Amino acid sequence: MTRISKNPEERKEEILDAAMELFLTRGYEKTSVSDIVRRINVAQGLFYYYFKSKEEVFRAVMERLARQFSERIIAIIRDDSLTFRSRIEKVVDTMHHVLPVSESILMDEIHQEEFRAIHYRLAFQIAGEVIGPIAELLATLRERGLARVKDPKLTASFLVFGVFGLVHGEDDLVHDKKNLTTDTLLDMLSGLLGVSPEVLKNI
Amino acid sequence: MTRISKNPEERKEEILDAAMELFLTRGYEKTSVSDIVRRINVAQGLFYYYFKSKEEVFRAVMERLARQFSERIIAIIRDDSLTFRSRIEKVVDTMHHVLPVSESILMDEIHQEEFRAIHYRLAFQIAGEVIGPIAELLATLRERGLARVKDPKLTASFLVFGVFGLVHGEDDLVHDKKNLTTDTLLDMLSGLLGVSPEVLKNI
DNA sequence: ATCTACTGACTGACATTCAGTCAATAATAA
DNA sequence: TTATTATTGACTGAATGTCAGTCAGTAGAT
Repeated sequence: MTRISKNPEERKEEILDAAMELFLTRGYEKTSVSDIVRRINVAQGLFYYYFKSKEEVFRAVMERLARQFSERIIAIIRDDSLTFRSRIEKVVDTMHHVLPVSESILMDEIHQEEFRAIHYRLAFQIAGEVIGPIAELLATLRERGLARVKDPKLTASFLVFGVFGLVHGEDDLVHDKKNLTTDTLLDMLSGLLGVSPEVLKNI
Repeated sequence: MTRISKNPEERKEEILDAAMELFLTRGYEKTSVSDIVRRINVAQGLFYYYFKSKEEVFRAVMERLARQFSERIIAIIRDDSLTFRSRIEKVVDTMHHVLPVSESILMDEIHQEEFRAIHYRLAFQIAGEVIGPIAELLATLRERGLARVKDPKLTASFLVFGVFGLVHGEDDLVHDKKNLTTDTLLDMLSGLLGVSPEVLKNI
């Protein structure tokens, strides 16, 4: 075989890309290391030159995905040109797209289970990364006299996980999803943040 | 080998017990089907007489664990001899013990990852199962004029996921865990439930 | 001439299958 | 009633195929 050497960073990225693509479509278990290397025409050994194990690429893929989403969400939260209301709207919308694959693909039960675990794992990680910026936002609102929050970090954590749960929880167990409008959400949050709903909907 | 036939229900339970024990101590990947059958001295084939796959036992184990916890939590929520405050206390305490194994065991990084996914998966499932009873409790409080909640089911979902997140989120990303006292929690919930903190702490 | 990215055949472990065995129970004949 | 045979279903364990991970060696760049 003719050999093609590449800049290690590119190569590693290439492997990561292939792995991500496959994990997201077929799932972790159904993706073999040889599937990954075949897709980019390199030998099996090369995979292990760049990654210690299949688990390790998986972790890298999860981190990349989590970073992508949390960066998007953080950008929305910090965008002062947006009202509070539309930030909520956009954030919830973005959250809906975490692992959309899991819904679009026909999967046997066994895979559903695996995707679910991955999904929740990701949701938790993203949630964690988003808490800081949310806490900042709450602190700002408090300074401006627009919210009464005792402990912004705590409230932010609670809020983030609460919303993530609403968005990602199983449809049957959680509230009716159709009820999850921005208005309903704001009504509930107004209590938590100590603002009247009217005010909250207009900042 | 001398054969010992058992009542199928017992046998299945026996396999489930062994699998649970092993999954919780070594993790899913590190537990082989032959480990499971060796532990109860039966042939490998018998495993597949009772379960379609390793994934299937795993799912059964998760369901069993989730049921155990959600039953305990639901009992606390419904125990009208307890104050609201002590119900919160006991529920949070119970939640802390979901998969305590993951903390007590020395695990290489690879396993941490696996346990984390399982952990979150479980947390979400338990959370989902607990929402109904919490919603009932909120509805009762509202009827008695003790809380102002627009949509009990929605608020319950939000509350449950919020608290689960606080308890199970990664220590570094979430608020300082030491701040998570019952009082702090009640202060925050008072807003969400539309009750003054003083009242909430005494019902 | 070294180094480093790269190859691909190989190994061992593991999930899953399957053809067959054994023991108990039911059905039938004595 | 007792002896004989058929049937069922729990159980066995060797065989199969797949796959993660290894390693001894090779090509090309510097």
